[in-house]
Amino acid sequence: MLKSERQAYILHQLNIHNRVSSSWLSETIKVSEDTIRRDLQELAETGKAIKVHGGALSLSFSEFNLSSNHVYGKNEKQLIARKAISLIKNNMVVLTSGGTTIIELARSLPHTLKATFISGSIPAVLEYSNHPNIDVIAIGDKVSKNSKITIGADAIAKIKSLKVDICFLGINAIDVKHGISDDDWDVAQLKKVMTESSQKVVALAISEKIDTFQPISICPLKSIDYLITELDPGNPRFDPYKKNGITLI
Amino acid sequence: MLKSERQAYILHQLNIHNRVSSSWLSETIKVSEDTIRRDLQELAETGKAIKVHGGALSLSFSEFNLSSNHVYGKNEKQLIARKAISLIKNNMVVLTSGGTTIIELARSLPHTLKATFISGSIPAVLEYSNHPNIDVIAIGDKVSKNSKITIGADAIAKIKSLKVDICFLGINAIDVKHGISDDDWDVAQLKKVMTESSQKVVALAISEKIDTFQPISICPLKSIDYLITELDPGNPRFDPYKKNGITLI
DNA sequence: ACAATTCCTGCAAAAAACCGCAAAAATCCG
DNA sequence: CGGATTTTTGCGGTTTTTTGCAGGAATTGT
Repeated sequence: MLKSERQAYILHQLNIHNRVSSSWLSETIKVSEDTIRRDLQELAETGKAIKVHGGALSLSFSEFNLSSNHVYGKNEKQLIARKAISLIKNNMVVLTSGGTTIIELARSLPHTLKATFISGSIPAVLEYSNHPNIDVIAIGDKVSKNSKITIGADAIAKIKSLKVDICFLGINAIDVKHGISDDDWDVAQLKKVMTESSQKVVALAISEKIDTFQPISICPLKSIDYLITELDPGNPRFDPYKKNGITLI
Repeated sequence: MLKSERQAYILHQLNIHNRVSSSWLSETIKVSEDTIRRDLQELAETGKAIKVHGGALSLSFSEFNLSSNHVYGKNEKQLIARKAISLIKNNMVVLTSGGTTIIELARSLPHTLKATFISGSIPAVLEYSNHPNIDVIAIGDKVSKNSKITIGADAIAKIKSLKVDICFLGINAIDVKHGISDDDWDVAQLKKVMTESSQKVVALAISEKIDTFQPISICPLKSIDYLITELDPGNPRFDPYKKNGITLI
């Protein structure tokens, strides 16, 4: 097998699997590991692969790693925030959960928007209160260290007593079978009552969380009206969700 | 599984869940916990994650620290905060108002202190929640734009239902004739019920506010147990206050 | 205060990388 | 074609990296 042929094969495997190990390549192509190693070195020098201890990674793999953005997926979240804001009209009463996506939403609100925001997320409330035309209601209770939102019976009772126009949930997992799910019991309880206290429910998620699920169920798909990700709403991945009556944005 | 691949996976999980535990990762990836620990250590050293006992946290969650831009009279307020902290013992339940002096108090709390803090001040609650051993209760209601504290009937009712060990008030004006006074009606109402719901009341003020008064009265001198300023407690300015039974610190 | 986790340190085995060298293969050139 | 040169490849020995494990210290939760 020719050298260039071999390297082309390695690149091909990289594109398929996003990763290769030297030992596996050596076995498969039946050349010594030293040869593979030299190949990988060349591919790395010409910028066609990323060499790591034990093998190599595809270039697309490092895009996430080297993103100097301190907040993971910040651009994606800002895009999601902009889409979400298009749903908010003047004089609406809005209920929101916590999470970094919601914080991004809070920061991106136009200064002209006049609305009432209700939340138990301390950082979100702080952001909302920086907007001059927005009335902010904080939901009180014990503050969870992990999520910085208020959790407990008081918070749940308060949310139950509401019936707001629209509710934005930053979610951790959603799939067709289980609906929205989470891994924190307290947070899940809160989100559950939030969906019940809103006319419209909007789920915000970066695309990585689509088609994943977690142990604690929050609500089925049919409780959700809108799903917002950073992807194009026409993406075929969303077809099963659309069939369940969800509007993609 | 390659080492760098594994670390990328950890980061991925971290960015989805905002936190991961070493034991869970060890089970999921099927490597020893020591390996996970070393991975987390490397990720922490390169600033891609925050290592904590038992696992790691996403960077985005540490972004909630407020920029401590220049606060007027910061050194004085730090001194006041240190004096105030000497009054807090383990397992106490503490009620605090808002204001920059209280924020300074919140930042200066020792990490070993174990106590419950209750407040309607959003920035203060956020600071409290960064302390691992402190339980935080947020008081909910409408958030005042000026002071970033919750005001209204709900907040007042909630405070009235309490009887805490000690209450710290950041105050705007105090003199012998009028006691503590303020210029914001809502804030004054809150502080008034706070004094009534506490066994001990501590007033925090930089010395400029001593012997001044404002339109809305909060409580007379006799409702106050301690007065803390940046000055020496033996200062003769304080003699009239001491005569009213207040302990200077 | 006590039991259970988790962390750290040193160590040893396995895996991978590196280095130099030499044989084999390909290329070049008169 | 023949010989010199370059490239490629594999191999042995050494160094570095990675990983798991055992113990004792530190931390956490109850």
